[in-house]
Amino acid sequence: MTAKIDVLLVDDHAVVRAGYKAYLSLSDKIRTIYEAERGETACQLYNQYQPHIVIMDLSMPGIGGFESIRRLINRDSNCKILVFSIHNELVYVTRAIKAGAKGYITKNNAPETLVEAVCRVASGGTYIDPTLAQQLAINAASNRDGSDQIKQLSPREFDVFCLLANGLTTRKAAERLCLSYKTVCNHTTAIKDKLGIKTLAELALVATRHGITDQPINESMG
Amino acid sequence: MTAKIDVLLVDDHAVVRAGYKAYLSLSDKIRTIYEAERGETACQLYNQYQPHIVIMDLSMPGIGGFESIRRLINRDSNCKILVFSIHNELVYVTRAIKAGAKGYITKNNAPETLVEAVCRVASGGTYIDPTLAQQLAINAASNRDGSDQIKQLSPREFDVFCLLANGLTTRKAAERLCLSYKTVCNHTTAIKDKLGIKTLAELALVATRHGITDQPINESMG
DNA sequence: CCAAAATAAGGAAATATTCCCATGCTTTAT
DNA sequence: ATAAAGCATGGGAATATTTCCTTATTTTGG
Repeated sequence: MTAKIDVLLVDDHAVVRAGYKAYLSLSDKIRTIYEAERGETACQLYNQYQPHIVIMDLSMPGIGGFESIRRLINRDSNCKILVFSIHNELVYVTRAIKAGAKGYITKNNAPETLVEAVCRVASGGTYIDPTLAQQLAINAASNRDGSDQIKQLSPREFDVFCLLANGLTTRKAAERLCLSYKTVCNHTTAIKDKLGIKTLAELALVATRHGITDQPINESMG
Repeated sequence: MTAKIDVLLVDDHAVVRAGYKAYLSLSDKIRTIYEAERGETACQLYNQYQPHIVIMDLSMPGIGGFESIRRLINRDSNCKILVFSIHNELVYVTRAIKAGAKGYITKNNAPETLVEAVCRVASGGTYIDPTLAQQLAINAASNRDGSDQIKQLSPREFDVFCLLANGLTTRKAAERLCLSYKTVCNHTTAIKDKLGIKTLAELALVATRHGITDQPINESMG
């Protein structure tokens, strides 16, 4: 593939977008860079500009990363999506791939890796963060992906799960996902049932154990 | 103090107790070692045998460590309690001291430290894990004890907080603390209010951030 | 000793959750 | 191809939980 690549960059932080944009622009493999600050906009812009590849952050307000991927794939099953996220937990990778992403790299990779990944995915290939790919391979062999219980959740349930785990109320979660409050209630019940838990606190604990919550426990005590 | 010390050992794990007992018995400073597997029993045995010191684990079923300390102190304000816990978070130390404990050491200390601490506390002194004492001193000076928000909670609220954070339902928490369900509800409301949170999931997150939940995130992914 | 804060709990009203149901849509086996 | 299964979505009614207000005792700090 020698043709230049058009990119749609989806990330809710304007500064962050600006940074990546600046960096990506340096590459002579990349031509235009469109930007979207949330999933809904991304879908629109994708239709409008038909970029060769979508670089997508996962944690975003609005419908969020996963649902965004699903919607894009729904519109164009050939849509090439590269997830570019801070999360290096396997659950995220599997979820993203399952949703239809063609690549997954974490933000602590070397910058060149991003370009490399973009090229690969844009040319119809895939690119999974080598470290994560390793782990996934091992776990796949042993039939675990580090999310034994969580694996049981349906895609939509997982969305709800993530939001609740991070402290959103049922109502807020419904707003975020553009769903009826009742639907989220029902999903929540199903989630609790599948995970064998009773309270939201337990839900948060399970999520934290899988590295799904935003606030890990890194803060030094000083 | 040359007289031999009688010890009441409170820990819910029989094996663990056996271990400490065996170890403590080696010291010629220590005479009799009584055992209790929970706070309620500890109170009884304390009255019965009047040991010189109580070595207390914090995480126990039943009324739990903190409430046990309070009850013992209530019966005998001179009661000498040495907390011997896995938790090396400052919140625990401050809470335990506030409840009336005279000493606090963590289980990752050298064995000799335990005997040393027992002697000190038994002879009317105090013994706080040096590392934790250091941190506490620093934080006291800067008026933080690593639990900015949590500090606002009343002792009882903190008890409820810990249980809920670890996934107990309001009902179970009430049972544990031997309180009316309604009381726990009300405490919970107060806690949420003080911490400025809406859901139990948030509560769990705050707790996890302060190392208060049982399940940290250490499990390796292999 | 007094004021303030903490503890405990009941009742009524407001909210939230569960459970069951129905629908439409995919996916997947036979 | 057709049936079965699973998913996503939500309504309604019955429950359960939570809030808010109130009251009473106890503890505690000055």
